Amino acid sequence: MNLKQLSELLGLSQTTVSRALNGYPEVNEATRERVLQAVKETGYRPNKAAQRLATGKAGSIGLVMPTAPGHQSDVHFGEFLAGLGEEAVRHDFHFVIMPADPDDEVGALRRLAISGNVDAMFVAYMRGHDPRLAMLKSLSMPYVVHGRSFGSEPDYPYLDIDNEAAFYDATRLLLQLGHTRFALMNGPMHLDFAIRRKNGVISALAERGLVLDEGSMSHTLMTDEQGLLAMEHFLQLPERPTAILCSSTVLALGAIRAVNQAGLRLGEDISLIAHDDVLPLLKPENFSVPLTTTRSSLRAAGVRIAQRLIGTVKQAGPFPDQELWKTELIVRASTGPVPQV
Amino acid sequence: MNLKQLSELLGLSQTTVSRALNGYPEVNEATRERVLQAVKETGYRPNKAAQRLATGKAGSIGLVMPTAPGHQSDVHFGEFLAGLGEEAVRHDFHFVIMPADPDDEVGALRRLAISGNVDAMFVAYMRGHDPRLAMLKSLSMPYVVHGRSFGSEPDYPYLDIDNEAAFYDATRLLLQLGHTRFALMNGPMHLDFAIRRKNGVISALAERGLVLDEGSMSHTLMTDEQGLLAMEHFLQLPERPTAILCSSTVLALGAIRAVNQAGLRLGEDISLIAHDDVLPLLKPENFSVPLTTTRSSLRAAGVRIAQRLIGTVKQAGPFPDQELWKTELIVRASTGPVPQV
DNA sequence: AGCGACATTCAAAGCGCTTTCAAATATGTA
DNA sequence: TACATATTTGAAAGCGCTTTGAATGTCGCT
Repeated sequence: MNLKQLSELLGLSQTTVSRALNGYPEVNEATRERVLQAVKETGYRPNKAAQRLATGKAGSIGLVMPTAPGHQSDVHFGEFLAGLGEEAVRHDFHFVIMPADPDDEVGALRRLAISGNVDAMFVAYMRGHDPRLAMLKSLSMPYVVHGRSFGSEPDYPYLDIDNEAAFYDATRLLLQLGHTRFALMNGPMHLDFAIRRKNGVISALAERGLVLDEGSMSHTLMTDEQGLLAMEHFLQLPERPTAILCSSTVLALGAIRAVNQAGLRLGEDISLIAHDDVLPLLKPENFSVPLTTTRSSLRAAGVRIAQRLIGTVKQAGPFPDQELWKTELIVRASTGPVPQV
Repeated sequence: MNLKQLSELLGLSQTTVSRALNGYPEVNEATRERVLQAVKETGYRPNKAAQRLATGKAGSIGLVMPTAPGHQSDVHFGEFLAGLGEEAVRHDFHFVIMPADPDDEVGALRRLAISGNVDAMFVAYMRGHDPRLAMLKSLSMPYVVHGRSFGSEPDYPYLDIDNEAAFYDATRLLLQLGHTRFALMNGPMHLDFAIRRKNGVISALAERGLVLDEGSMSHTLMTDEQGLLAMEHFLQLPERPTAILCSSTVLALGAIRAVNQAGLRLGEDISLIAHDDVLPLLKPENFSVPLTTTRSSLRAAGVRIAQRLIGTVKQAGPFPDQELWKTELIVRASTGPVPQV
């Protein structure tokens, strides 16, 4: 069943039927009723490809999902996607996921844009000096960046959390508790958030004349396995750290296992603050020693980005171009005063 | 830049250019070279919507992602998606995700199919007597079901793991170790895999004249929080179980925390076998007491389903309609002989 | 030279929709 | 009653691609 058949059935022109369907004002209410009724009876649905071709709009937002045989799927990605989806479904948008080799994200992004399958795009996993920015700017397609790109002029639309402030504040809390030996378990070094979090820690320490040396920092994928390994390493340092900052609750999971295995008590021998993306999988309050965290919902970010993207496509704007969300510092039991030696 | 412009540039007809691009044999090799060269220089990319409209094929597979404000994102979903993506990227396919209210999956599926945006579909989270099957059959679009639907005639294309056998075998192992008091931590009751796993346990127990009563079964979302709660409940039963079967390593995570909190030793006071979907996030061998598991890679299933779907669309078939994968039973330290009382 | 066979190329007809521009009808006003 | 103004409807022209069916040019042979 297509428009032509439907309009013949109704004895109307395609024009009128199309207008009736798309809510144009110049069609008689009685006629519109008839059309809508017929749609119900026949189950007619407009062909999206044709609509797309005719209008240039597709009702979809695109994103690149890094993937490869060895590439690990990421919990954080799924959670963010859920947020995007929650908003998209309200507007009858869908998203097109272009899987891509992590080495070819720029290319994948371009292909996705040019494919004509999407009206707007979203990018994440930003790196320092990210080459995708130039590509996006050249594209004349709406986009929003999740995160920022350290070292690039911040003249692009983004939504980010204030990673530096989050880790600065967290570090200060630990300093106030008397800690002086710190370690940082971070995400992959090239990623923007990792750079900023590290800077936050370093500048808070610097205020007390402390430095964070290379050996007290780990940059790894954010899995529990890596968390375990990194913590085991820290625990064997001659000057064992008493304060740990951790970029994810997933990392913390492994880290805490290492702490327990070493017979140390979390919140007493070792204090730990983790960043909490509010993953339903892993709630910091349910850890055997509830975790002190810096919190910001990844899912909420997904919802907001979808809002901005869809709003822009529908020209329901304007939207702020750049948003920087504060995180919350929530104190639970995994932090305590520095132990007396 | 579109086909028309490109062909004018080359002094050829659109027909010839189109053929050159799509590998038709009747075009002069020299001409093809020229065309390909021009494509490189101009950066021309065919408009997918137009291709779709003309051919009816879109190079994409569709799936419905259940989502809602309260709906929890699922690690398992992301992992499966990674598998799909890994294969899709090899064939320049993308996927279209239709977010949908979990209550309206049938409708979402239909809308996705009719939208004309996808060539094939995939469905998961199958339930007993799943209403989506009838809808899919009526659709004349290729599809593959991940899992099966208990109670429905198995006359649809699926890929599933042998959940019943997996849990049957796991239960038998525990029986051989002398256990007689069992509990099952399962996924949501309406889901097919949960039904079959339960049946596997029940039939293995029945062979020894044992039964699994309602109080020794939990049906919950598969998060660590729920795992913790369920295990706490089991530990308070008058006849405390010594053998636990667990539908996910994520559930196991919480369960083990409860075991530790109760001061019990895993693999000695309590034996536990979990099903392992091979999530990179959570490796059973890295648990403080390595976990005995039934294993089957969710990601591999994603790859295989993408293969079948894409192959069918490209008519590169035929593919087996129904595949049932065996799981592996891997014994580690979380299982041991029943403790002497 | 003449003819069929083959290799290339092209014009034009869709695919199913939106939208411009024009036409037809209805309504109001002097 | 005549005419200007709304109100509704329609015909037809795209959107950018694929594909059918026809045309042209080449070759090898008789």
